[in-house]
Amino acid sequence: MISSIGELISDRIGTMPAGERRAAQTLIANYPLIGLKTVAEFSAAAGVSSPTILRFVARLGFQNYPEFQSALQDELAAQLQSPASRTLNPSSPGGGAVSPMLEATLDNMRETFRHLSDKQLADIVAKLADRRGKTFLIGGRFTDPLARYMAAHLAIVQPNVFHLAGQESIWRDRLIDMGKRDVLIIFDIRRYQDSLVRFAETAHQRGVQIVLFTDQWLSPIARFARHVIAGRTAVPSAWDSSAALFVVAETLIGAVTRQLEADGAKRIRELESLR
Amino acid sequence: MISSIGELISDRIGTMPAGERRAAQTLIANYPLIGLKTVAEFSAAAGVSSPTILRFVARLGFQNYPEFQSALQDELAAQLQSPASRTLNPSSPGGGAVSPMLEATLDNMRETFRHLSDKQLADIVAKLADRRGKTFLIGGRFTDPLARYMAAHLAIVQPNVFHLAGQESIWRDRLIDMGKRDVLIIFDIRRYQDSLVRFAETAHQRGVQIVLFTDQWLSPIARFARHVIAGRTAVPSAWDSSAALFVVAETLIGAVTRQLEADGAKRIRELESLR
DNA sequence: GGAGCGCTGTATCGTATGTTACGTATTTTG
DNA sequence: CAAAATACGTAACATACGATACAGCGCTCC
Repeated sequence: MISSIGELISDRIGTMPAGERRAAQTLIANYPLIGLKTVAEFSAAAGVSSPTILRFVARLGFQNYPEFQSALQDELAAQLQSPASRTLNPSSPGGGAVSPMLEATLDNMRETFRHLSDKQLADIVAKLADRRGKTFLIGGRFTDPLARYMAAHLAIVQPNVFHLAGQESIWRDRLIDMGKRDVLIIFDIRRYQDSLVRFAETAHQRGVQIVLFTDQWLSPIARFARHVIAGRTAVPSAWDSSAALFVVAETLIGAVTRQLEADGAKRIRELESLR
Repeated sequence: MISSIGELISDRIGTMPAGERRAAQTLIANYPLIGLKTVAEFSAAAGVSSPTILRFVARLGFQNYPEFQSALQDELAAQLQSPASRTLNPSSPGGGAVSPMLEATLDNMRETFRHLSDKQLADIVAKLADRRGKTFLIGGRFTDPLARYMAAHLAIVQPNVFHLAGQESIWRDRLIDMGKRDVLIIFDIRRYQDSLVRFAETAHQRGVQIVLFTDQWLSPIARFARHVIAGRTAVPSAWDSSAALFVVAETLIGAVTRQLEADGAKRIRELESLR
């Protein structure tokens, strides 16, 4: 079976006329970036004319050049999302049904943090730690436990931390307490819940600063969010994984705690003495 | 010094207006492929208009959109040639406050799974999937969200899954429902809670099979447990990490679901048709 | 509460891009 | 060696893409 375009090319390169073969060779040599450029650039690099490039992609089975480029991009996307380890270690030690799940999860975490800058996290931490306002947390069907987990920790190191539980009508009533100085942390991954989106929109209209934990496809709530944390969720399972978001949450919890300690918060000292 | 575009974005994302920030977030979330598509596609993905995208790239210092795309392609080319240097955040490796936390968490997971045999997991899966009995889940102060998370998933693929919430007195009343055929999943890490230990002991006396998620120092509940999963929890933070246990929980959820599918469970088919 | 500023989207424009038609060159085959 | 078929490039075309002008709106700051 032919899976990649590169494979497809080397499979058919023998049957191609000279000009198209030059195109194929240039593409393989600079795979796949030349194919993402314009036809003119591609043709110049290969030393052939534009129509030759188009005939080349047509021979590969694509209807037109944009379709060919989309295929290359999809391939790249798959490659970038599952880092090299997967292709380099096809069968990692242990090999049971466990390992692929673990490997994918570890990849997800690395990838999630790779897309997360220190500065972004620092901004969120500053907002959570520095502020006099209140912090509200809420999650979706499967992610609400993450909101609970984070709330359980944050509520210890600072006052005015509230987890919004129960039915939608109950949250809405809490909106009355929320204002510009407050922060709303929302967890929402596919399939995104309408109720959460509506809630986020209303909170946003009230000036609440929203921190969104979502997946890489971004919940519609991203429209209203001041900060967006996009975690990878794909694993070889019937379910999506929230593990990467969980680790980000733990990282934030730790950073906020450290920040408050650094600020010499009286509360922390009081906590120590209570133990 | 700013070397990558991703870094450039996270550096300036704070100074951007809302619309352009949405553009920045979608680009970072799907870095960098969205940026290689057309302005129209990019704008649609970000939920803003085309000019906003163009203003966004202009703010990053590019003269026009093609120049921006070329820069992304150059960056991609460098990444593809040396897979080792795949660093979107050059600041994180070693440097920032983020990385040690992530590294420790990844180590914890590898270590946790290293001490976890496939057979042990398979036994637990078999017990959870094969049985006609009920499944109860409960957790401690910080781990109860993990119990909730697991319950939320298991309750979908099989009936008779109950999360025990609220106060101790409420759990005790549920003991009347538990018998030999039932399973009790308990999450308990330091500092172990007396109330959970007492509850586990009573349940054990009633013949309930206990699956314990705990840390490497083992909760006293391990005495009564049929299966013990010991996860690593140490991280450079004021708090312990439950991330490793979380991943084990997700692994179990996935395995149970797969097992039930393999068993041709009618419930799974019914679920599919309900969607 | 009003005036000014800045941000965003709609609509329009110019242009670069992919596409196609056609003529020439090159190879292949009887 | 001749004739036909295939391959290739030049040039004209149409589409769709990026760019821009402008108006509406919300926001902030007097």
